[in-house]
Amino acid sequence: MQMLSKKSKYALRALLALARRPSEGPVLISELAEQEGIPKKFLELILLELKNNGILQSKKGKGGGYFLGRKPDAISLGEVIRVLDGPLAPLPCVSQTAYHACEECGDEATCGIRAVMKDVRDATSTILDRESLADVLRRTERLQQEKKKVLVYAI
Amino acid sequence: MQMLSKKSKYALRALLALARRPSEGPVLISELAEQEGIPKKFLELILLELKNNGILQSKKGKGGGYFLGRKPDAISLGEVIRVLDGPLAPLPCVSQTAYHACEECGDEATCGIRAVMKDVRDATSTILDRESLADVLRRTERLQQEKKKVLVYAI
DNA sequence: TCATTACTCTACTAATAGAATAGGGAATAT
DNA sequence: ATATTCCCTATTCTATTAGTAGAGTAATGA
Repeated sequence: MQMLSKKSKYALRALLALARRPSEGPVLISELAEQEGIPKKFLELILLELKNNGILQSKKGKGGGYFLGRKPDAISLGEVIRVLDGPLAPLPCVSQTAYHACEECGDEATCGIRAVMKDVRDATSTILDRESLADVLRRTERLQQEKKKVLVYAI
Repeated sequence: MQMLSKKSKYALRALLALARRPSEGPVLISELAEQEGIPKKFLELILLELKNNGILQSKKGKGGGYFLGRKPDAISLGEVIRVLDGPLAPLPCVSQTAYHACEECGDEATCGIRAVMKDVRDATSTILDRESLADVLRRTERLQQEKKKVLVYAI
């Protein structure tokens, strides 16, 4: 089951690239596409969708481009993934953002499968809604430092 | 992202139906299919795959059918879902059962996205590998009792 | 103003995966 | 022997994913 789509992965990479920049000035789609190895036209769709959902802002014309609509610590992975891939829940009947009853389910209130899947949903969204772009950058830094340490010890 | 396929859902329903029976005698595909509202031919494929992975056993000819290969408390939801839907991990690079490196990822060891997705994978598999068919049946019972209680209070 | 830059939007296509359906083959009990 | 029941491969249909194409709109700077 479950798989993060390329769309979401591309989106996260592009957003992290933006969050990593100190400048905050608009960045070209083509620049992001090249830097992150994402098909430009595909990235265009992705950034547009992120913009239409308030995660990004844009500026047209020369000197234009995309930039984050909020601070990196106010954009969670869960929000990004929901925009591009839909709900996090493994079953529609346990989704908070896109609830839909199961057709064949006799009684939702007593369905054991549903109860377990609800646990899965809660665990997943707890993690993804808590982790922001800023958190991910911090994680990356920490991992890089740990790696450096290991190298030093290895000398 | 992520969605339990109908295949897995059908499989779980069929397995739970088998686990619920006290008899333990072989049960016909057609009986399970009708009882659970699953297309018979589709269920055939599913049960076969479960059998080929040691979750079910079967007997051919008259009086034949399918039955659990192990006790209900020794069959976890995670195992069933992995057989039918593949790995639980949201990215191949964090899968324990079907690891595969990301192509575009520069350095896996320092990838922040990967680190978060690993947390998601761990949380998901912790739940699904812990919950057995027997657990799900117990959950269902508990939920039914709670519901009954609520009804009594409501009188 | 006007050319250029760069995002905006709709539509289209190819490839893959999901959800079945079809139909004969092989084993078993009577 | 034969009816029963699982076994297995192939095929079909549909939806989704991933990516492409191209015209359109808005902003900018000279």
